[in-house]
Amino acid sequence: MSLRYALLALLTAQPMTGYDVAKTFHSSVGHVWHAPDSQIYPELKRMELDGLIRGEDIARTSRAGNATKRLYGITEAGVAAFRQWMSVPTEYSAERNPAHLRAAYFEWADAASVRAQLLAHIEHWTEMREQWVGQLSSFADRSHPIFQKRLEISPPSEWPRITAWKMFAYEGLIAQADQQIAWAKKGLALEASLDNG
Amino acid sequence: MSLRYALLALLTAQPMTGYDVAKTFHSSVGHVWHAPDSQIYPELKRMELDGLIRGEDIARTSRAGNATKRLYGITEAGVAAFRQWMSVPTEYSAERNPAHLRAAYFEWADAASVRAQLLAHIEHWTEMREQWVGQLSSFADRSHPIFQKRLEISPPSEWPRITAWKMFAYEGLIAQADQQIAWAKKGLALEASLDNG
DNA sequence: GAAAACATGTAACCGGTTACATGATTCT
DNA sequence: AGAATCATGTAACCGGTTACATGTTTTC
Repeated sequence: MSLRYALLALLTAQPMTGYDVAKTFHSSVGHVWHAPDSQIYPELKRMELDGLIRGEDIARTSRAGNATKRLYGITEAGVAAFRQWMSVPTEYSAERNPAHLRAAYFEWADAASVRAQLLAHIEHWTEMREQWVGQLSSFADRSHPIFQKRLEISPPSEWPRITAWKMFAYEGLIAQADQQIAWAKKGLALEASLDNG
Repeated sequence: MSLRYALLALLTAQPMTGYDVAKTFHSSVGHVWHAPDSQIYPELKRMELDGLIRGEDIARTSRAGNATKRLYGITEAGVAAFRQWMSVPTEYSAERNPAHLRAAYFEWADAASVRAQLLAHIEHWTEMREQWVGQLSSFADRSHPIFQKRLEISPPSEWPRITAWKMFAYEGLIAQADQQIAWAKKGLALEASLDNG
């Protein structure tokens, strides 16, 4: 159910068409809560039915053609629902960790597989880390369009608060990635010692 | 699809009834890959149909009564499938992180809610940490029944390998919990500074 | 004229969640 | 006799995944 609120979060910055929601989603909230386009479009429809957002058909082209696109804006009910969601405690889902599951039984894999898995783990978390670092620096240098827009529509007195939490969230994700990378490196060392020692 | 392999992992130690699988699951692999009983029983049936495990009806009671229970043992095909799975690279699912999603928008929550969320985060990961530490010490002092059984059926030359990977996996989870707790504590400090400073 | 980007989905499937259902055996 | 624990599920639902479908407008 978080997708709905991730979308609301995005739409608190500015009204957008479904296409723009999807696109900016992938380069903002999507780094924390992934969703494919095929989930975003239907969810927007449902959110409109539930009154959280309001859709308006607007012309898709400047001159000829009669195609339209739908511009979604958050409603007061949507803002209220988002605020409400922000104040209720997070539900933690039960642990389900494929990498650690495998690692616990690495004695069943040969040395090459173990190394490959650990290297893939490092690669995966390095990529994640890069994405998050990229987000973080685009907050810092104000090159992040949605974040920029968010600041523009907020009173300057709120800027430190908005910025601080955003950085806090992404720094946490980066620390998480660092920890995963460090763990996998320890695993590579362990593999080497089991192999030779 | 990992549940299937988590169950196979468990059954490499010894044959068990569905009930025992479910019970020991919750106090072993279940700490890395959670599943409710309602998922375990049907999956065992499917695994038997697929020839990964073999089920045998045995008497449930020593004397009177004619009730039976089903004892499942891993087959050669099951062992092969498990080994195969251990050698293919892990698939990483896209990031979906409810706590960090919220944190990125904490400016929408009041101070009390923020504090409550962060404290709940600390509580959650402290509980997880305790579970994992418990597992780890039960490997160390040989009080973990499944782990003990696993060593018994393995040649002593394999014991260091088996033990080392198990500890590696759980130490990684503990480090993860520590990192989450540290992050939330930084959040509490940040909240205080935004509030007063 | 073709390719890229805009724009919006549907359908089938699958794994996981939640709630409920039922009966047998053993222990006190 | 009643409680605990053994023993095994079913059914409805729901969110997410994967693959596919289709047409328009803009840009080169």
